[in-house]
Amino acid sequence: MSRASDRAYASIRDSILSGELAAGAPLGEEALAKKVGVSRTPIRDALRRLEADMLIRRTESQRSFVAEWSIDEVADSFELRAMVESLAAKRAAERMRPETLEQLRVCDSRINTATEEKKPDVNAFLEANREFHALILEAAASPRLSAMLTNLVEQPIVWRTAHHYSRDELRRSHREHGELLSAFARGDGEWASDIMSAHIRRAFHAYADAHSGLAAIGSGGQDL
Amino acid sequence: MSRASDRAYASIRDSILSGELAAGAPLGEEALAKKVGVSRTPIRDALRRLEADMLIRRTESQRSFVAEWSIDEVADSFELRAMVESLAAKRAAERMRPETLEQLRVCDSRINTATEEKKPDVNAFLEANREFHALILEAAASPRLSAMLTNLVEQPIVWRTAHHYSRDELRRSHREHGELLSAFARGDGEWASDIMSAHIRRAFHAYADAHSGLAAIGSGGQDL
DNA sequence: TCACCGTCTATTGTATACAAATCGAAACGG
DNA sequence: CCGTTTCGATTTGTATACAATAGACGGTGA
Repeated sequence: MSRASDRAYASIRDSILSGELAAGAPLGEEALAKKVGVSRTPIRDALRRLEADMLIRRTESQRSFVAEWSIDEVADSFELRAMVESLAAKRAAERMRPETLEQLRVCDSRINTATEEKKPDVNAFLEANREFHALILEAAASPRLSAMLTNLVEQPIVWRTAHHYSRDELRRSHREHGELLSAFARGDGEWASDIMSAHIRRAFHAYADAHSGLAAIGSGGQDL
Repeated sequence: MSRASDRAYASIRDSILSGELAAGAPLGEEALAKKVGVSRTPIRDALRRLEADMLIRRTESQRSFVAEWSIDEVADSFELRAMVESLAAKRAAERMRPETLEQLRVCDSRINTATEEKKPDVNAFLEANREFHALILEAAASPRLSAMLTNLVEQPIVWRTAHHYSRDELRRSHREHGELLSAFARGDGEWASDIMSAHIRRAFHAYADAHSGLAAIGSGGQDL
């Protein structure tokens, strides 16, 4: 991460995910270069990578902007994610090793702790949740699937403002994770797949309820 | 396509897909620059894009090589493709417009002509086949789905040596396309999805049969 | 002979200068 | 008043020079 282009990539990406750079904001190479403190060359490198991540869009004349998402595109994105992540769960269930299952249980208990504190610790919840899903993806053992899912998950929609959820919603998410663990322990791929699909679809509807009427996305929900 | 980086991208990509650059071959920037006739700057741009396409891999120290695929990775790839393309078929069936259906019928008849000639015209078949699938993808109306599927389809495995198929196999493919048309005409998404999934899975098994025992991929089959 | 280490070369990373193209605004004409 | 054109400012594209770094080769010592 010490190379300039990596720093540029991380810097711009963080700015987009955090909302510092709003959806639709123009991304001039010169301006970014000055901001990050490197020349335009590594900035151009970073922009290509961010384009592949679909975090930025380019006009026909190659000008870059922070990607904007219509509600339909967000819906598509969740639909694809439900499909891809449920396949990951199926494959994971079929390949689950005891060590991984144990790691998942540890995550699960961390999630439980975060949820049941006097005031739910949302940051701890999110971190453990992220790791839970990452472990499943790793257990699915498919590089392409990993690449696809990473692109689907790492969006401003998923990252921003995950703090709007009630304790009941956190608990429901936790309960679904528990069910996933059961499916994994039994190696039942279809069961795991169905739970995961429902898990993601519920997250989408929670998002849609919270943002109904919005034409473009400025903030979003987290898959809990 | 007149910019140097676009020419570089197209040139390197063609070399990989055609097999001129074998799987695992090293891709030095300087050498590519000389070959394409541009400087290293657009070459680096092109390599980033090809990396996003998963046509090349990079070592930790950023040296580039033509991607190699184990048989397991190829199987993964087909599994993902069956999933993604069957979703595309489902969405297309639910959104199908008469004009698109008509265009699909035209493709279908071109495929029929190519198949039933004295000596099957495989190139015409492949072009019409490609357009058939592209029309479905467009009708699915999901940019992300398009991006995912393009990455899955544009691989050496799918592109190279599609000339090994018998007339019977071409006919079977054509028959499946006909069934897809029926599903589209009736707007039956589940039917379309199931046919497409079977269509892709059959292509994989044809591939696996033809290349059984191969550890890494040098040539491949085409989804017929 | 083999392992280790330093140097040397080849390759990639970055900065900068300049060329080309595009966008916007002002001037012009209808 | 609106549309069009033209020109300047801004932005991206490319080439090149140089810096940094990884990999290869050969030498040295045990």
